[in-house]
Amino acid sequence: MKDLERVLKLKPGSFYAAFGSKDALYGLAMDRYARDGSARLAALEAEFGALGALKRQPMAVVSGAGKTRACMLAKTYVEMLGTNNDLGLKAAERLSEMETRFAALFAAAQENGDISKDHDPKLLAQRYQSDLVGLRIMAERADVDAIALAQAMADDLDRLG
Amino acid sequence: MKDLERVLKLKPGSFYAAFGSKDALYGLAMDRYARDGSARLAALEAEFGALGALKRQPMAVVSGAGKTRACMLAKTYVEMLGTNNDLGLKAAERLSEMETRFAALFAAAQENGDISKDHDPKLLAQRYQSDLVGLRIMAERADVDAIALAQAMADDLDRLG
DNA sequence: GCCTTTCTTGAGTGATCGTTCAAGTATATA
DNA sequence: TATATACTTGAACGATCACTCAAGAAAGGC
Repeated sequence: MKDLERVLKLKPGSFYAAFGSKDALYGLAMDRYARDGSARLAALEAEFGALGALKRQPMAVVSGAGKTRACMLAKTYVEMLGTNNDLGLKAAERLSEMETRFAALFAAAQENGDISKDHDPKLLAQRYQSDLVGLRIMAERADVDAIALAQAMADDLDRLG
Repeated sequence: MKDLERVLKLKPGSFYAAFGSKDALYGLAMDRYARDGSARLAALEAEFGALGALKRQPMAVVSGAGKTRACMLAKTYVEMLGTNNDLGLKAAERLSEMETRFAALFAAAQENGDISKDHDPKLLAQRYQSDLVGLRIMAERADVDAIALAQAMADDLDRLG
């Protein structure tokens, strides 16, 4: 809160008038985070197609300008495990929504003939999201070659052909 | 702390006499957690060989009796990002040690002829750990088929042959 | 049985947390 | 300009946090 007040230049009273609570603002931040991720994915799909978007996303996430690599949704979800905080539920919902988006991309890639229809798009999506969550956590470690991991992840998608 | 006092049946004074601080005990718990994981891996290797251990570990972790699936080391590491807490450093160290163990298993599997020597064991290990961390987080979600994910992860290891 | 030493107890400490609200200042309306 | 309305301010609140320590109980030595 101290940091927020400094950065937003809002004294406590104004902050609570504007956002209601710390958790409420955190929820808004998660919403924006999910929306931005979704938009980036859509942009990648428009330019490179469904499979292209899926292949580029890991590298985009890892080599991005931002300082934090760990997924905000996954981090929040894990942090709220064992508590009754609604932010945990919200994080889980956003993760599910992202998973649905991934599944749609996999299905589109199958329609395009880029991925075999033998695979279940939903399972592919969960595996993809799982790998992405892992990648983004590992990428925070200095002794991990996140670029190589992202590359390997992208390469593996071609094996689904 | 309140929970710890109840479970350990230790009043604050005794707790601090025994452990020094909350973080010190947490550190001990991480040590034990890492040791247990290492022991389980060694047992799997003794029974099923290097590749067998790597293949069985994901399922063992996901379908285990314990209630918590998320990796304590990864969870702690992520939670301490942006702080100066030593527990974050300790978690990172333990993660690196586990990675080294994975790398040794991959190298052994290569010696056994189960995995092609084209691959770099260190990179394989980082990717494996990354997938495992992701899997264990996803496994906390009710709407994720963790068993299927673990199975897919094990199956993929055969593709390295 | 007495004294020393070790362990146990739990009320209490200071710090920090998210949050409130009465008072003050600016802005809009008439 | 006078008054009503909206926004800003920051001291202070109760709760909770990790933690301390003087006082009391138990154990051990002789």
